Amino acid sequence: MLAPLIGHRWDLPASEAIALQHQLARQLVLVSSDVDIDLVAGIDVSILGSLAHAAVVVMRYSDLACIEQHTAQRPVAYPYVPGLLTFREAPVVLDALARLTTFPDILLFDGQGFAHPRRLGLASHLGLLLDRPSIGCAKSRLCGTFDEPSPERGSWSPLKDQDEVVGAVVRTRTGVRPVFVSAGHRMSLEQATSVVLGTCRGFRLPEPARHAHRMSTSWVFSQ
DNA sequence: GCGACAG
DNA sequence: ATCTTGTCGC
Repeated sequence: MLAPLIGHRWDLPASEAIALQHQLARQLVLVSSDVDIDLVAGIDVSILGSLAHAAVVVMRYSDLACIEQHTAQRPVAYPYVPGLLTFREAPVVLDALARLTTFPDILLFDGQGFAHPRRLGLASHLGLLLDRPSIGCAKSRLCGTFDEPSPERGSWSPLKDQDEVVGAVVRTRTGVRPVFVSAGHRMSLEQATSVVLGTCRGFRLPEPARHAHRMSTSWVFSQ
């Protein structure tokens, strides 16, 4: 149901991976379509030893009811290198997404989208390969500078890198550390921020991402 | 040369 | 991400 239109290997040497990111980033579409949002999928990955575990949870945007959820496992074959996280997590994430029986309107990833040194974080890279609207919602900064947003829920400040706004630092809960939102693909920063705030229910992370995270880690605990 | 650095 | 208990604060 949800598989990449175009594929490429994930075991590229760093120099080739970086060149590919530069090339793919040119194809990003950073505007949203007018289609109503019905289903939002949250995706997260946990790693135990040498085994990666991905979880995807599809929720209805209107009431955040859980529509379906899936998991996938596979050995990790790529090291963690800041800026190349996609090459470590994409294989297992694609396995989990391939199991979906519904077609989510938006993919919400735990990580950066456009707010990346080469403008192609996990959310942008996979949104592009899958040709689906996507959002990056990270718990910490990878690149860019920002002013601390006000402490109230809903406040935000621009995340700038090299004189360009690459994302938004968003306070999803009053008095709690902000999250780093950025457009993935076929998405504007404004709608990305709107969807993140619109799917938060009293916690720092949006519900789809929070549930996917709970699923992937609860598995690790049971091993 | 010295820090910074999604998960 | 993961290793890991209690503890400070609202």
